[in-house]
Amino acid sequence: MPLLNPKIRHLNTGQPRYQQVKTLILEQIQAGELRPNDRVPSEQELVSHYGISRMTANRALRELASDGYLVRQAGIGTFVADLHARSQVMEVRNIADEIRQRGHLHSADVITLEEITANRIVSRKLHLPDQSPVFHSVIVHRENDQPIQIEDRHVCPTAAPAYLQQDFTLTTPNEYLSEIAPLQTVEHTIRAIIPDKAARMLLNMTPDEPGLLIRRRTWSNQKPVSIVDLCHPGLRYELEAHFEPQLPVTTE
Amino acid sequence: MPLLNPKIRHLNTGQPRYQQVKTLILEQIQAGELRPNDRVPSEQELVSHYGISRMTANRALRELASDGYLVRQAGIGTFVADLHARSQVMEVRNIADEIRQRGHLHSADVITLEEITANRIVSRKLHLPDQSPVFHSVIVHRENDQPIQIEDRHVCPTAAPAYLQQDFTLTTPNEYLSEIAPLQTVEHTIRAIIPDKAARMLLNMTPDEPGLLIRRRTWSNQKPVSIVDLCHPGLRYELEAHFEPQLPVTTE
DNA sequence: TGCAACAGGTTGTATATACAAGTGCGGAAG
DNA sequence: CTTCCGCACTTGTATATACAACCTGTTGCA
Repeated sequence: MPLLNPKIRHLNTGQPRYQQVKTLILEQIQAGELRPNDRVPSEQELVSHYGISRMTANRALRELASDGYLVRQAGIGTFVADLHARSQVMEVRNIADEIRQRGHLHSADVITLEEITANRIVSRKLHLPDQSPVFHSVIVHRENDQPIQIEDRHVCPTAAPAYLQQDFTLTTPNEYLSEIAPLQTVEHTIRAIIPDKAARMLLNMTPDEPGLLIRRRTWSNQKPVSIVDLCHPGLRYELEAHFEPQLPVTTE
Repeated sequence: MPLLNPKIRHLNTGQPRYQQVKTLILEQIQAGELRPNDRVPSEQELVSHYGISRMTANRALRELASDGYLVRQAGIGTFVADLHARSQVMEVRNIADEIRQRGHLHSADVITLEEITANRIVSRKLHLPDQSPVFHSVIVHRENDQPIQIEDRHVCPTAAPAYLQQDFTLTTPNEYLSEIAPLQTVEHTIRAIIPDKAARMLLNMTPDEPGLLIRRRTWSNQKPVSIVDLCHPGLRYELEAHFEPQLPVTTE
């Protein structure tokens, strides 16, 4: 059983210890080494193995349980949760794939690709200190040369240090980021807006046409990776989400 | 400042103390006494006021932050988060519950409740022959008497034969339908629109304000049950989706 | 045999303590 | 006046300790 990795007995990266324990367990779940209903080490076992205190082990397991990865039962133990309970699927669609799937040609103009200092909103959303350097890109996506989306993205530099060196006319930021920072969690906020003049110009929109703004924030390894505003002509875009509702939930 | 309730100095219900602190703060947020960006008592203040240990106060605030209700910043303090930033599972939310959860009053006006013959679009979406009879309802939902959503729904009669006999000022169609036809699958389509004059009147919108149209189709027992258009004032509404992508994909 | 009591493991909570790190302020030094 | 240092306050983490509640298997008694 790969419950406790004998090779790792000392936690020594810069991260908090409870976080390292979380990551170790999460990696085993995502690698399939720990399967649903498998038992994970008890708090005491983690204490003995890694030389941490029980409260630290407790916090790691408790938070993983709160995130839905584990199920805990007093007097029994801690187990890998059924992943089905969290199987809601709403794909983060790659606009390039989407366009190609329609048999059309995708192209992209890189308007901006730079390092800037984050303003308050961005830094907070990315969990960075104010005024931190972040990477910023603005890209216009075209379908058969018709502009259909403005992508305004801020990226956490630690998550993608080589972001500024990419050629985003060939690979979308989405593709690049999902390669180097496997997607873990996504949050979408959607609102209707009236685009400003610059955005209208880029998208060939008329002044009376509403736009759809999708703000998407992605996480990898428990940390925010990027926040992106996707602006679409409102009458031409559709976002679809398919998911299965949770099955009867027994906990709380 | 309603930060600390002087009437409550002893935590003594059967619940864990950290949970009681969480509830006290959450109640103030939901009651509107604590508004976004308001400061929340520091850990030390909670310690002195309630006679708990700092770790207990820490846990309460930390979990509320992890749930998205609070934002914490080392060296500064703890603040009520922007409601927008709250991460939630994208569920088929019941607007009535949602409003009540904010501590506000929900009411609904039934504008239309009738049987009509389905047009081409509706009949196709519901997998019915053209010109089939379907039930049709238009309902305006109000939050504290302020209209915030128009619900325009078409329902397949076989799935809900008694639909026309319901009193939808008491129970929302969503509640009723989910009771008699357990939800199986949902499809969302979102677009920005400029509402027509009738919709603008119902929602108190200005002519230059964009609207958000959410078209939701639900299935039960492999068959479409209803299709509903939800129209919101675009600048005032946000839809949030939080989900985890599939882990190692084994199914289909 | 049947049942009660107990022991030992598990999670859940609560506390006191400690140190690190981030922030803002004021006062001292230049 | 400006700069820098230190202090006070904040959150973040880590530990040791304690007790409660829950579950299981065993032991011992009737």
